[in-house]
Amino acid sequence: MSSKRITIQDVARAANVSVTTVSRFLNARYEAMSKETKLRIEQVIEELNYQPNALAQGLKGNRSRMIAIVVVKLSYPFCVSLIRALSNTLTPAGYNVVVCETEGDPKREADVLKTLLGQQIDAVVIQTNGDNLAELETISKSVPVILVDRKFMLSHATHVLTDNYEASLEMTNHLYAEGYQEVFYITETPNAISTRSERMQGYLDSSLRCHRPPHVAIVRRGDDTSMRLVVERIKESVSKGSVALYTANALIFHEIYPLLHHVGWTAPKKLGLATFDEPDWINLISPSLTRVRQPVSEMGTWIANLLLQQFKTGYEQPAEMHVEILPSELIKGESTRLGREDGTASDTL
Amino acid sequence: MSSKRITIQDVARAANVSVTTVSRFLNARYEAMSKETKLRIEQVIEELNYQPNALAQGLKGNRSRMIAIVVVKLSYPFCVSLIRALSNTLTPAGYNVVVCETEGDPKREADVLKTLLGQQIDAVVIQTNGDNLAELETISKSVPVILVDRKFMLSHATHVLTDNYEASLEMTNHLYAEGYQEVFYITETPNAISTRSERMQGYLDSSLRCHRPPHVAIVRRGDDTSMRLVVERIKESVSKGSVALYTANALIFHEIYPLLHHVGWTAPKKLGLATFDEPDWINLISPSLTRVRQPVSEMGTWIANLLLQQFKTGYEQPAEMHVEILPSELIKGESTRLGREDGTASDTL
DNA sequence: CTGTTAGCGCATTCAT
DNA sequence: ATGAATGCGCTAACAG
Repeated sequence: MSSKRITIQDVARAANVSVTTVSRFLNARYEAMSKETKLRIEQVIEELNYQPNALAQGLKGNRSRMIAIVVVKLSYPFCVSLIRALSNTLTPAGYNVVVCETEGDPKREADVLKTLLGQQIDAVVIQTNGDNLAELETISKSVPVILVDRKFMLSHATHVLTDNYEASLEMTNHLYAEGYQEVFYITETPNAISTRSERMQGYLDSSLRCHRPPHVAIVRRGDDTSMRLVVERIKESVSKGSVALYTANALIFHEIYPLLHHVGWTAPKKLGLATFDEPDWINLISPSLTRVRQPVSEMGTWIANLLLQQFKTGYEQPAEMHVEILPSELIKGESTRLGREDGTASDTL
Repeated sequence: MSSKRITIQDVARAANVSVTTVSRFLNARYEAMSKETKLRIEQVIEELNYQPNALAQGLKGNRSRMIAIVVVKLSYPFCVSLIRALSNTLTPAGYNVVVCETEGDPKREADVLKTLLGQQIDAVVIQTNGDNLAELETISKSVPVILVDRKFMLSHATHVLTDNYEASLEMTNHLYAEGYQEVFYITETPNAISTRSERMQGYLDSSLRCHRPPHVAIVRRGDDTSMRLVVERIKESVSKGSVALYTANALIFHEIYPLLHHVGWTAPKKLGLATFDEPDWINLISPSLTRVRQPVSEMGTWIANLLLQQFKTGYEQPAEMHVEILPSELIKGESTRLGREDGTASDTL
């Protein structure tokens, strides 16, 4: 409750010029003023430690210099990396990053979007659940909407994705090529989310091509029992050797790994281990884990640059959907180095 | 470039009332209007899908409904948890959370604060490096400033911390009590940051009281060599048995653990393992890791509630510093269960 | 119960 | 090279 904010008025007064001139200065239109006035204003601003009121600027210009990034869960490494990348290029450019979490709840997502609209955000980057496409469509009429990670049929918007299908296919191929007779794919309940379905399809197609029967195991995260069931299920195969376990994402891997450890299976001797995603705890796993590294920060940077570009040239709702696919990378670790040795030994089962 | 935003004017026109009445409606001053007008406005707003312009509201009321949370690094679990907790109570309350990263760089922090001031943010929650206290002091004159995690002598501000000293003392006591003859404390270069110095002091004081010589090892994160040196250094002690290794935070633990694993030491047989912090990958470590769990989300929630409170009653710069300490919790895992067995065996060294 | 009006701080014609 | 005046969308006196 004090020290009234200094406004452009104060600066104008102190510099003995009109607010217009100060405004010009703020917008770097130096051609339109004498060297001296420029200098004077510069000084005054420094002295008074003046900072233009972004709200007023925004109200006037119908923009807010705020960009919303809506993610499913902040605790997911994917989301954190994305936010970091966005923040790291947008903040220096003078934009603020507003973070929103939806927990995958359509209602929360709807609420968030509604609020955001009122906030006059300049762009929305969203990892959507797909239940508010109409709303997103509306938003995309006035500001850029970038769908990230998950693909949906939202025309007039930009999608930034990775090649989940190809990466998963390649991963599965690798596992078979390494000599694993059976590959178990551990996933959450298949649904319409593109990441989930594409990764699974990649696995299925690879199995088909390699003439191996697919083994899909469904688990629920946070449900220990469902994880244990999987371990039970693969027990017999493991005792026969040459089995690989491939989890659909790092979160699942994170939950099931301790159980594998607990029953004494170690990779790659007992079974091959692989996962989609590359979390930050990756190097705690030994032997080094075979995984698909998603280009998360690349995605963030790409998006940030696109936005800055669009802000510069002026945004227009795209005539059609644009899909940008950044490639994932298969990183082959020791955890799947079967080396074709006859997998018979079985001392810990 | 299209669909001009609908304003309060449009609503007023459509509902056949004045903007004032609509404004009253928006601010839930229903007592001041007839049931019918209220209903009519309600309908119109629904139909038009009207959303008040937060910028204009903010400009008027000199607030922005934005709260800045400035952290050192988004990738730190501490920061993520804090943000989540803040976001989860502030977002439903209609506040947006703006996230800023400083990377511990004083200049970046200064920049961020400067920008934020212009954004008219309603509050700043900051994990500061301590190099911009004057600026923070200034900010705290107009909006709440909450220092979190790290303690500094900033009068007129609220600090939310955990009891680093006590927790570290208790941890070290525990290690000695378990029977470890020597406890190595692994830390980054000691500095003025309270968290770092207090944790170390806790360790030192416990050692003193227990009449054990302190062993402080300095490492640099990201510097593999410095980590290896530590492993070298404790080798001899380990061969004699009953040594515990206690890392000052989870990031250090994260880096040194693979090395320990590599040389074949396993806890608690070979050496006791303990760390400050409880990261999300904790359950990947086996045996279960002894650690200090910081009340991070509690801190976030506490702060969020304080802020909401202050917004309601109207903020006044506090007359004096307020320090709120939320207790950490020592979680005793298997990794330090020495059980007083004579630590002689040495088969893997 | 309802409407008129004057700013909030800034950018922007349109003058000079 | 510089200013005066207008309005962005909203809230809050101040009338009625």
